[in-house]
Amino acid sequence: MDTKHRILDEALTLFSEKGYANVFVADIAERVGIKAPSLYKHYKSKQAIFNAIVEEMNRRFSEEAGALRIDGTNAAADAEIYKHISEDELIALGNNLFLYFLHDDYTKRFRKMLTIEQFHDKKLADVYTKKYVDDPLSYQGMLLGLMVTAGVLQTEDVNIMTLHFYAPIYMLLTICDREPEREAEALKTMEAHIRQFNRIYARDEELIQSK
Amino acid sequence: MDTKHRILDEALTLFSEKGYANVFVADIAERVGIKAPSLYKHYKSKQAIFNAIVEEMNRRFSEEAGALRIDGTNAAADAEIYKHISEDELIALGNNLFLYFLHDDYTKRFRKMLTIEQFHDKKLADVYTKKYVDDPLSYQGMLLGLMVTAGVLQTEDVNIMTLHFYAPIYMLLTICDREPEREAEALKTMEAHIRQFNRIYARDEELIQSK
DNA sequence: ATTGTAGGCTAATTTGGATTAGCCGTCAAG
DNA sequence: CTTGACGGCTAATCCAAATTAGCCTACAAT
Repeated sequence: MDTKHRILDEALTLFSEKGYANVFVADIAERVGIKAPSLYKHYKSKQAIFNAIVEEMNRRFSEEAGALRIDGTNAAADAEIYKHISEDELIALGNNLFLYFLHDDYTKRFRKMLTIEQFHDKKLADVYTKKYVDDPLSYQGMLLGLMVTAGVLQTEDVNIMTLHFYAPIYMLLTICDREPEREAEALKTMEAHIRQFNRIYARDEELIQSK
Repeated sequence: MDTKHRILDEALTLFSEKGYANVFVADIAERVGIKAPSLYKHYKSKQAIFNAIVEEMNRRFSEEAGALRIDGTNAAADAEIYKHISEDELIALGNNLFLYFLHDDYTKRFRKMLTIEQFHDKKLADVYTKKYVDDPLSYQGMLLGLMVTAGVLQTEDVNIMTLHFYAPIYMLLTICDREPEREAEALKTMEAHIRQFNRIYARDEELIQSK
């Protein structure tokens, strides 16, 4: 009975590496440890496997909001901490987001699969943009907005500030998906990015005083 | 004789929309206006067509440096102008880069194809990163570096500044590839991004004076 | 005990799609 | 005017990969 789930798991791995069309049902079966025809006891077709993966992803999506927080465990409710956040905590926020997206096995495979398949189906394109663009921008925009309200950060346009925070992270992520050997370099760049982000957007007390 | 080239052109279009594995030789032939077997008078195999596309791209790559400049026609030699650049010119720089990447038909199709095929072949992954990450960062880093030297912009880390300039452009580009209907929105965001970039990194005379 | 169903296997079957064979018209070069 | 290579066509061929058929075992429920 667990086989049914293992099929999805192995199929996702293969789809994320080669793309749907280049994966053979027999490959999936082999990894699961059964023969190809036996797969059909669990799923009607290869396409049905793909669909099941997408459905499972939809179920998992709601669970992931936590990845965007500073320590990944606190509820978003205690937004209080964002009102007196330190640079190190901001780095932790970025690192957490980055490492979660990068290393969470399921997330990573699913993202790579979407990257490959995004142009085949408008729905997949929409999922991709929502999941890796709109949702992160929206959630982080909320957090950074809190910091602006609290006076920790300053800007005339929170949305663009959020773009400045997230776009480099996104770009580094796509680099690491493509070339995992650049991960260490990317992590360094990440930290330098956030430090400079903080320097740029932090309320500059000295400047304020001097005016 | 022109057929040979038209095959590459139509094949690239199809590969960029569906990915190599989902394109049939007969599809390519039909678009060219011939039958599938006739393709083999020009190319040994489907794979050979793909390879020829990649080779042609390599030839074209050197021509594209110009796209990264302000008006796309001046030689990089007159780097002088970057030493007293205005905000509008900076926006032109970003817009030019963005619109070239977005609309140049060949570039666009090739980029989409690479996006789909990047995980199939390490070489393609490397090409992608070089072309859409490292090269733009390097070239723009040079330009922005000039501006810093000239005192138009200020920063402690030109590379991160360049990342802050380019990463949002890159991200908007990938959005538009995926969802062309968001192009207008992306262009607005682009401009807001560059204005804020300029505001942030422009040498703040007032601040300098007041210290 | 019996039965039925879940899940596995081997051996077809089907099918789609790349490639090959072999023919034919055109046209430029001798 | 004839020949050969270029480029197109139709009709095979080939083959890999999805799917189906049909059988078998284990085991849970009645």
